[in-house]
Amino acid sequence: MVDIDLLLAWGATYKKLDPGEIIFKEGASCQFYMQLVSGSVKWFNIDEDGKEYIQTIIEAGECFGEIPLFDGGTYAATAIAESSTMIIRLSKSSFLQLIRDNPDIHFAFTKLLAKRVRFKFLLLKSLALQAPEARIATLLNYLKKEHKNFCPECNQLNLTRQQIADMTGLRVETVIRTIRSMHEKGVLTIDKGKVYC
Amino acid sequence: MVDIDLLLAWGATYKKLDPGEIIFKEGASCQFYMQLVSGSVKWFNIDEDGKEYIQTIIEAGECFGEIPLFDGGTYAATAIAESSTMIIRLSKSSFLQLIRDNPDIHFAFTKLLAKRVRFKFLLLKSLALQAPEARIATLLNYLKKEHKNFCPECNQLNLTRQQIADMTGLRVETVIRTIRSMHEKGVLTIDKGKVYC
DNA sequence: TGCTAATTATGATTGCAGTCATAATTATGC
DNA sequence: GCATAATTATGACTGCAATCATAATTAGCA
Repeated sequence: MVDIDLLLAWGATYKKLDPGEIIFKEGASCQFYMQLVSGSVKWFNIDEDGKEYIQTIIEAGECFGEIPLFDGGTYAATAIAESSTMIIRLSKSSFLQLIRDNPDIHFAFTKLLAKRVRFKFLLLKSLALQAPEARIATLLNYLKKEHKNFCPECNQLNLTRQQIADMTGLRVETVIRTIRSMHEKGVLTIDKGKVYC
Repeated sequence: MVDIDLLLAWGATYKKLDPGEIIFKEGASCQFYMQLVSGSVKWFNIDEDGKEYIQTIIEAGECFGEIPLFDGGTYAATAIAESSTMIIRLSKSSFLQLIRDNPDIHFAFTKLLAKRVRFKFLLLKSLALQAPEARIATLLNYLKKEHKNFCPECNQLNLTRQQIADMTGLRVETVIRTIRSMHEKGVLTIDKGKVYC
């Protein structure tokens, strides 16, 4: 999102995280702008009985946890390092000054938020109206189009069935069965369990 | 959202719409910034077999259809006048210049988008994880907190069971039965079919 | 006020994803 | 290469919301 040298010039610092380490929790107050340098981060909600809904899986170069920076609320979801990851973070006040001083960067964030809303519109429509196969197809088509969670060379999907389930509100078994049936129909390919499309 | 006199000074014009009139369609290109002056607007998606998902019902003073102004895409959902309504609209290019010239207004839109994303996070989590009663409760609590679709004096909900169904991905009958049972439990009140909470 | 349309209500039935249990395959670390 | 863990796979069964049908109530309007 933002050039790393610029962030460093404004006083941003690196932070290394081990797999499974919690970065922030839903409901906590927000102190930093955060951007992923390497690794991957799961941004999700969890309910009383442990069921997860994954809002998105962040890849290198993306920012996350930005909602409270702009609306002043608390974090809308929890973030956890999925693998060994490196993030860069800048204090909230410096970040807000940075975008005040740089209208183009401010506009880039407005655009980012607009794209997030658009994705949520798409997913909500899909969760509310569509049957399992169409829900999965909607998600995978979007991710593919955005080059997210897909190997750019081989078109391999970098998500487990469980993660797809947690992003579509379905159960693992349903996702497994549905993807199998999509493979049999020829809309995607399974090779050694991995999905290609 | 934006002061009407300011919009007029920038060349905005009023437009009157009859009930049922379509304002823009999902997938169409965006030419205007739009703000509701009076009446109400349903912002929704519709699928092949006519099933609707209502993203939100816009009330006087709110803007709508703003996503493509910022990310350059097409409309993410269709907007239709629910009653006799008046909107004010400003050409996209004038709007973008207006926010460039007024960083505070730009920031207000960034905040609006952040709040929209936050609401979508909440609803997606709810649709994916929760059973009908909790889904309805999540929606109603949010609307109440935001003073949306509620009568401010009498706490009457200004939505039909069908509209709640179309915002939660449930069927009317399920919403009717669930709200009845919530009334019997005492979490809300029904009087002559109207919901109070 | 009465008439029609819209909304709310309720019962009976069905289908499909969830649940639970267990096995097979693939990945990972030593 | 082998042992263990993680992920994918598959079958049997259940429950709950969707569906369909129809009735009752409330709202809107001449």
